[in-house]
Amino acid sequence: MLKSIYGTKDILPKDIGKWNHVETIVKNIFTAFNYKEIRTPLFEETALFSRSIGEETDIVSKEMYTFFDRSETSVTLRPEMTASVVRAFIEHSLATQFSLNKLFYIAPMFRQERPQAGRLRQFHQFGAEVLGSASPVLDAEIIILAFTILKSLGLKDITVKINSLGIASSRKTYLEVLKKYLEPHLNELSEESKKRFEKNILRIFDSKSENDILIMHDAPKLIDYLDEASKDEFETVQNILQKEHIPFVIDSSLVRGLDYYSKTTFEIVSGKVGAQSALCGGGRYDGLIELLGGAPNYGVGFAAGIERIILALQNEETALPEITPLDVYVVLLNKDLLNEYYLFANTLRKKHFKVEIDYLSRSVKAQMREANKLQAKYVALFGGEEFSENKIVIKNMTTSSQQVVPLEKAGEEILLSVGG
RNA sequence: GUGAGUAUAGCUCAGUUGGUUAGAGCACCAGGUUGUGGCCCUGGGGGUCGUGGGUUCAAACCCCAUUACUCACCCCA
Repeated sequence: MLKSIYGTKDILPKDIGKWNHVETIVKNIFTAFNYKEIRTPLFEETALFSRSIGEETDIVSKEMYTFFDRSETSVTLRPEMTASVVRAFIEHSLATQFSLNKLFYIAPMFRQERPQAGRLRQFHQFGAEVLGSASPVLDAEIIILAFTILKSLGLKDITVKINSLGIASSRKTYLEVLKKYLEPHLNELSEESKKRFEKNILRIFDSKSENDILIMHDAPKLIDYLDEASKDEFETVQNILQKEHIPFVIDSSLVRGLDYYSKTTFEIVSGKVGAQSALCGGGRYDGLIELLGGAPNYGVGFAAGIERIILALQNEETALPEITPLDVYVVLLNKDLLNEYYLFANTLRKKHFKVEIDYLSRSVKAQMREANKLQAKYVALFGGEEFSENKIVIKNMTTSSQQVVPLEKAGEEILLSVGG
């Protein structure tokens, strides 16, 4: 049997209601904040991602779907959206049309990781990128947006974690300090962390080894080494979040795995999705536009994983829409009138009722059962003896009462009864 | 890439020390009289027990291999 590719999943009709629900809320909230939707190609030149995300990162070094197309160009299925949005921003000179661009997207991403709960190889993110301003107000707005969306979806068990990485030069100073602190402990660290000491020392903060955590507990904190500007801006962000009643914790160990982040970073985690608890993450990336060949400019954004959010909602037992009920199910009583039956149902559809009919030539009883299963509010029984007088039976499925009405008035009658 | 676990109908699972035509619930289909649902009742379709070897008179059950999936590490949304 042919199956979907490992780590990919079909979203079946029974689940599509959840997705539409999420997407509707996402769009509504972004629209309220005047963010404009952007769509970019699923794949890009490989260099775009390796340059922006960072050659040494896990994403680039071992998780990308990279291949050569027929013209020997190295292309990659996008593992995240920021690089693509920034590329489009530069390519189309969006900065010259609006000095500030507030953009959002809802789109599939691809990373060849080992699948597990809340982690797929093709997964979906919604997110935002704000290009053109250094204002910490926007750092706060990004967090507010993400939090508001998750709350509006009904999530309760979520925590906002924030941190500031400062600018490159202050971070460099700090890294030296951290290195000095860790050197004497090097032998006590876990094997993983020893590797990180060389490769990406900040990641040692993420270690789950108890002993590592103990050692890192007393380590110097990045926050204490921030440059003045970053410190002030971080204060502003916190201040706004407090005034907006967004609960947050400062997590000095919050280090993002993509190279382009600077200053504010944040993450929102759920206690309900297993090991992959980060529903959403983001931060500021002021150097990225220049790095990708644009005029120096500012950027801040976030991305959220839709599969994880739906998982969290399910595990929190938040009610999600399943099936939307039918307005009218039309039952055919006389199989000789199939054409008239079909055309009649379409007249109702043209009046914007949600209508279903029987295509399988089933018994009246079976049709009624189907109507019930589809949660039809009304059943129209077409083609019985009333048909000779151009009439039809309309049955209200909740009250079980029914009446005979002229065919051409069926729509009005239903509308009347619905109370519309 | 590493580790652990699981593989029996569309779905959730039973299947007892290996022993005749492999089961249940849900779902699906038909019917319970002539033109009517939700409950209930009756009947039905559907599985080469992941795949390939092996042991045995006999294997869903034991052994080996293989594949797929799940969870976790890692990393991240």
